Amino acid sequence: MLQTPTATNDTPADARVAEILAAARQAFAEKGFDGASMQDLARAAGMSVGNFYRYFASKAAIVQALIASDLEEMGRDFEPVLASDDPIAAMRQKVRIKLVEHQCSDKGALWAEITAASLRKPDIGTACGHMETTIADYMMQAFATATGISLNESRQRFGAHAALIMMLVKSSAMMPQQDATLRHDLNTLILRIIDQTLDEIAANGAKG
Amino acid sequence: MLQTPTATNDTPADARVAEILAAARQAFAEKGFDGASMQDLARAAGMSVGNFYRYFASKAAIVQALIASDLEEMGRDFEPVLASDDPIAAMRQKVRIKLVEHQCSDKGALWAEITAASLRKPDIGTACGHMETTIADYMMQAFATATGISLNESRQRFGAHAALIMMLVKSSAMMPQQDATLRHDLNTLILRIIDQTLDEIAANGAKG
DNA sequence: TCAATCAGAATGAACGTTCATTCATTATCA
DNA sequence: TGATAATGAATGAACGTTCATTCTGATTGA
Repeated sequence: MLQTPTATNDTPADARVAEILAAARQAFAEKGFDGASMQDLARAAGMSVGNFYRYFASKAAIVQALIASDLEEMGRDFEPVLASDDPIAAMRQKVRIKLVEHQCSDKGALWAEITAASLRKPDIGTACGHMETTIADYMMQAFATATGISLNESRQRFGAHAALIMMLVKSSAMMPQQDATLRHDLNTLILRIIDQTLDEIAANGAKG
Repeated sequence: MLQTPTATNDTPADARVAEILAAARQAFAEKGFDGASMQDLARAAGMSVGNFYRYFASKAAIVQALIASDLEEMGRDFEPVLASDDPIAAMRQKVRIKLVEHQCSDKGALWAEITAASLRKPDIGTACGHMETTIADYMMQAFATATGISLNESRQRFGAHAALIMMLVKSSAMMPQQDATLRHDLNTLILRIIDQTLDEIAANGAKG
């Protein structure tokens, strides 16, 4: 009965936690980590302040849980990519989906908040660092299996490529919604760069 | 005796304001807009809280002044680029300089803070929007003179290119300082993309 | 030359509010 | 009944902002 730990598990308590996290995510996106009070978070979750503390010991704990939940979601996203016959092709498609997905959600605002906080709060910086290395490792596993090189070699040769792709997806999500045609043109440019980067990996993998 | 308005003018009061802004910039970078109290800002500027309010009417006013000061700095940066014989070549070099400059400063932390705040505070969002369109316009002026097309045509055809370059420079500055070789490889990739983007503009300008 | 005058630079205590957190209490339900 | 879930008032600290007051150095008038 072992189960992979996910944000939304099957016990009622875990479902409640997931609900609270979703509400907190929106509240933080609207008001920021410091701007959203515990009253705000409790109200968003539809409960009293005191009860809120039964689920999260502090404000910082919610932020950490939020980051952990994002990391888990990423893991779930990469699962089919890594299992695919052509992991790089799968990544191309996944990136396309995520790019338009993030555009219409408040995830960009939250990531911007997390990015800013990670540069000044050591705890959050550590959590983000762990998240980024984990995601980068997913990508480099995909690159390794796609090109036939070892994971270590993939890490050494394509670490920057992975970081670049992450940077582009993140930055794209953090863009404010603006003029539609400009936004479309920019998306096209970003996708072209990501495709080129993946092309380079696919081409460079065998002969390196 | 007309003079261009700059952050640091020659009157003593303006110099004082510039000092305060520099101190506030550091304090905000360390603690965030909400995290840094007026006490913190006043202490950083070496004065009492009450006196601080003689220079800035509110916390929000300092943030606005900080953004305006960044915009002015950008204007000063672009002045030689736009006056150059080869504006695109000048931009290549300026980007290289800025990329390493931002890497060793706390400007990335502040930009991350501003980016996050711009997505939830309308005032800051407006100011940032104005800043981005102004900078984009500088770039598209450079593209217009470099390719011989009109400014309007430059805006229509290269708006996304300008946005992409801004995005890359900003994202690079907002990266945490990490493993040196990874950082170097990533910088190389980013520069290659920017160069390619500028190549495309230079090549595409004449025939379009 | 020296006191009187004065503008504005600077101070830090005080104000009302909001914050994160705690806790005594009540409801729920098995 | 007993354990768990939930409440919201209470607490003390910290917040942004205001303001009565002090300090400082230049200007004045004799």
